[in-house]
Amino acid sequence: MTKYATRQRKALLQYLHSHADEQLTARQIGEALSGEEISASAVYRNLAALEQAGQVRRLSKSGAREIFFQYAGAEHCRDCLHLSCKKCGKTIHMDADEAERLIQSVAICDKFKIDKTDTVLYGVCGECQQGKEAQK
Amino acid sequence: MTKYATRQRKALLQYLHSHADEQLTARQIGEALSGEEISASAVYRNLAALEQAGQVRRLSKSGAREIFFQYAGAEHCRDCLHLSCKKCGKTIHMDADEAERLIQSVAICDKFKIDKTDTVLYGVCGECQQGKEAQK
DNA sequence: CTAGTTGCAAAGAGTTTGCATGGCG
DNA sequence: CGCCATGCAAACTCTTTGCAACTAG
Repeated sequence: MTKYATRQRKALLQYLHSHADEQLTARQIGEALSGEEISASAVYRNLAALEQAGQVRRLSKSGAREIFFQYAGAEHCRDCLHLSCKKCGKTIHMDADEAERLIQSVAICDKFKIDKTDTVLYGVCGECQQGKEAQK
Repeated sequence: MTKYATRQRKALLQYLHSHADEQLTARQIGEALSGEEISASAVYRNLAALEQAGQVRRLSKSGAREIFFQYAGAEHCRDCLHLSCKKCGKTIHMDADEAERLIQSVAICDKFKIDKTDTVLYGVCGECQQGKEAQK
């Protein structure tokens, strides 16, 4: 599906890559790349293609009508599971071994094979638990 | 926020309750309740209120622009984690003890406190793994 | 009665699509 | 050069909101 490395596509990929710990809306991405002159259509079309290719994951957030996107194609991201803090928004990369253990355990108990790309565990990270900070 | 038990709200709650294993769009819910005469506004307003109250969870699906809703208020649903099969769409309720073990393990390794209501693990269920069926 | 809730219709967002143009390989 | 990808703008669909009417308690 993706054959040409256009200026816009390169800029989008680079941006997603360097913001892999954030969950972004299409609009945020478009605005961030406004210097690169990329149209909304191109953003949506490329995100859709990347999602199909398993490079990007689509998420929703409590109370938000918009859909969020997050890069999931990084080398070590394919082997681990991800935690997302509801307070500060940060993404935590679970250790690969720990993820594997967790997935194995669920596979045995429930005969269920977890997909690492699609799954995100929501909750509160250590810092936010202590500080009670960053309601943002 | 929710003070009166109106006809519409009761119908909505009953419907969500009896379809807790499905992830539904607002439109699907509205159509299902068309016999009950409920307006789209009421569906959205009630879903938003229920979400805030932690009774309903909001989800997105790969490739789908719409947002999906799922009832999460059932007694035993508050103590367990949920698995969602990407092929057949079915929801599997993880055993409460197993869920607790998993959550504890993540709490220790990553200092991260998982929220049972917000989290859904995606993957493929046992039946779909064997049968390779139900692309639906 | 009184305040919460609904319906309707219009407004607002976000997302998709057709088509001509432009650019990568 | 040929085909893929982009831009633009219109079309769509989903969701929210204002306001008057309705209704549960």
